[in-house]
Amino acid sequence: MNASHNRYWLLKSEPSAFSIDDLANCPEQTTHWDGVRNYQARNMLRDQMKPGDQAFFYHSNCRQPGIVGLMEIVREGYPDHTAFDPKSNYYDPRSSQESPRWYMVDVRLITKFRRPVPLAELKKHPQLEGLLLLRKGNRLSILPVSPDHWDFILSLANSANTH
DNA sequence: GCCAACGTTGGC
DNA sequence: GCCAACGTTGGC
Repeated sequence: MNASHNRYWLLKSEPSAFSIDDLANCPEQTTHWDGVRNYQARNMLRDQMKPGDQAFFYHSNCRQPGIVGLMEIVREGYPDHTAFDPKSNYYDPRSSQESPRWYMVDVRLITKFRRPVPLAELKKHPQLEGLLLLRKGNRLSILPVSPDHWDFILSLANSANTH
C-alpha cells in the first residue's frame, strides 16, 4: 500500500481517563489505544487503520471538548489484551486469546496543538459540513476524517486568529 | 445534573 | 426477528 493511500481518523478520549498530556508522557510518546468496546469502531481498528495513517486526538466529555493534537498510527490492529484481564475496567469474558473480540492499535504523538480547536468552533464552519463528529447523536469513539476536512481543521489549528 | 441519542441485551 | 428495557456516551 502506497503512502498516498494513508487515511485520516479521529480518536476520542475522555481526558479524565487518558489525555493528550498523558500520551506526551508515555515512553517514546507512544501507547496502545485500548478499551474500545464498540463493534463499528472495532472493525476500523482491526481492518482499516494502518501504520502511517494519522489521527486527531479529541477530548470528549470534558469542560472544553475539542481536537487537541495529532497522532500517527504506528502499529496496525491487534487483540486488545485488556479484555483478557479480569482486573481491568475493560475486561470482557467473551473475548479470548484464541478468539479475540476487541482490537487496538498503537499510536504516537506527533504534535499537541498550541491552540486546541474546540467543538464549538468546528461547528461554525460550513467547510466542515458532513464531518462525522458533528453528526447529531454521534457517539462513535473512532471516526474517519476526509482529506479535505483534515486539511481544513489543520488550518484552523495553525491559525493565529482566535475565533 | 439533565437528557437525547444510540447500542446492547434478552424475553417472547 | 421484534422490540422494550436498560446502560452508556457526551454535549450542555
